[in-house]
Amino acid sequence: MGRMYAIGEMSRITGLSVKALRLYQEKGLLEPSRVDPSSGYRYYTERDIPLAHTLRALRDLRLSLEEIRGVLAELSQGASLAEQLARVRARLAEEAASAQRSVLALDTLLRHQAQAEEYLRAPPPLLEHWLPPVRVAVHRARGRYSDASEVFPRLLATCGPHVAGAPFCLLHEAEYREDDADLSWCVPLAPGATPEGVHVEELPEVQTAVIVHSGPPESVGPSWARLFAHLHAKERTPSIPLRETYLRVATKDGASWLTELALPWVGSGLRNRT
Amino acid sequence: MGRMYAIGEMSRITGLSVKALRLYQEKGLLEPSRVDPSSGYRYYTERDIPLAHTLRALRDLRLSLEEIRGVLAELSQGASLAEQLARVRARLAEEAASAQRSVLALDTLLRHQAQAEEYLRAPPPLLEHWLPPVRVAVHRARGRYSDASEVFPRLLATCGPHVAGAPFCLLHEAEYREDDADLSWCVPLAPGATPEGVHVEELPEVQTAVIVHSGPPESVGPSWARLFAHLHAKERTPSIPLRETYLRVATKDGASWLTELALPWVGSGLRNRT
DNA sequence: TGGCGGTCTCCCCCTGGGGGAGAGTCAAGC
DNA sequence: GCTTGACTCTCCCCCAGGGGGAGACCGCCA
Repeated sequence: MGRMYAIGEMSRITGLSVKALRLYQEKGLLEPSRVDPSSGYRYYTERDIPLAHTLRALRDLRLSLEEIRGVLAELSQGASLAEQLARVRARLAEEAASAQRSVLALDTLLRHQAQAEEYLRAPPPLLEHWLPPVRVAVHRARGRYSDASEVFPRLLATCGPHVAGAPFCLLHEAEYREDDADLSWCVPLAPGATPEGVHVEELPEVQTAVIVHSGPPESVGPSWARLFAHLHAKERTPSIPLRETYLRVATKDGASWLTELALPWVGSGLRNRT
Repeated sequence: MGRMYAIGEMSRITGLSVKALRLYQEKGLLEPSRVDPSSGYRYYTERDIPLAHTLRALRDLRLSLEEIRGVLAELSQGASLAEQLARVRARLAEEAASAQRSVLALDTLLRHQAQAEEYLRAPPPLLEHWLPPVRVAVHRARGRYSDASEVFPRLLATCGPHVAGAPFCLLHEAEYREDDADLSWCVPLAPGATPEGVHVEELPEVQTAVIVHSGPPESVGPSWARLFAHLHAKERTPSIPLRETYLRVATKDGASWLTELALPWVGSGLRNRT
């Protein structure tokens, strides 16, 4: 019988913490070679070291203690590890994929945030461009703009993870109405996503004049007026539906709202996407 | 003031469990619009729904509640989210990478296991081939083979995550010695890995006769004899060091040990790797 | 024999809730 | 108005994988 190691020394040898060693004993994964009955001191020998090292290696591979128990059981019987390890592999692969998906989603979010910051620092001038076609979950109703805080949450809750962009609102009449506007509440969907319990529609592309409005949504009036004046000056005919996209919503600081206003038009323009 | 939702209805609307809603209130993340002072019933309104939805979206992105708290605080002030989200992104990216590394390591392990199974089902015949050069952590000492259970764990513990293959043992004398053999205990290292506190050496490639021995390591004698007899029959001169690679170690079931025996030789062979 | 460092057990803490007990509440039907 | 069934309340224990620390022993060296 060789040298005996107390728990602290064993910890240094194996890289497992003292707490972990005690836990693994309690879980029946790694029993000390001897436990002094009077003092309760745990003593390990060289024979315990390979098992401890295996344990550490598996733990560092992110196996749960339960999975480790299974692997060790099969290992000590010389049985096949393939099935156990394949299960673990599947779990870890899913974990990695999930984290990776989150990273990608966060990147998208960060890009949108960065663009919003950019818009706040230097609001883009009035521009003309084609809005691309987009698949949306849509809820059409008569009502007022301030219903947004009621409608969008429902829509977002229904679409869940299929949401692929900032929500927007279509105004089907050009005249401003306080409380009986004909509105479509829209949420862009990821390609291929098919949420249930909601009407899905494909919006065609459309040529528009666009401006980004900075400030709370009650104050968009003058910005709309600029768009109408612009088209009028170019002898183009405004069309419907108007689109208000809520790029950034602030709850307390009124200054950092961002709304993209897009006014479609018909008339002299030949389609030209440059 | 619009409709009020009790906690169960709110749960259905937002997709957050009742338990979660209560927890988020306790953590100060989502306060119900009204709590009945006499009954303690929580009542939510439409105004609470967007926040709840944001909360759920962030949680589904794997943010911790603490991270969510930070994001919501900045969100409600319209402040920049970039820093917070970048931190979260870094954490998640590391998490994904770590899980991915584990998956790759498990794949390697599974391949080795599969090969070991293969060897157990159909032991490969005696083969001649070149062992490739390999970088190893090495500990040379006089002793006995059964010291393996003492020496390898130390070596593995020292090299930690740099280990890149099955450990093996070099025998620097061709004669069998019970308890005073001149041995090198070796652990292959990953390319570029530089573990501390251990001697690292590059072993040259060498031409060998190889056989895989199935059974406990005490029983390798006859297999070594086969290798020597094979070389003798071909009029080749056995050389040193002999290499015993421990492909698979079983603790209880003596039948599933696997040891690769490699005997280098010099003589008539021209180098030919075909 | 004293001292110092190591070790023991026991308890609470973290995350993000799940499960359930026992008691109180709301709304609808009769 | 009363009953009933569905909700909801608070409170407590549970999961993994340990970390931190309190108070009490233990082992070894001078």
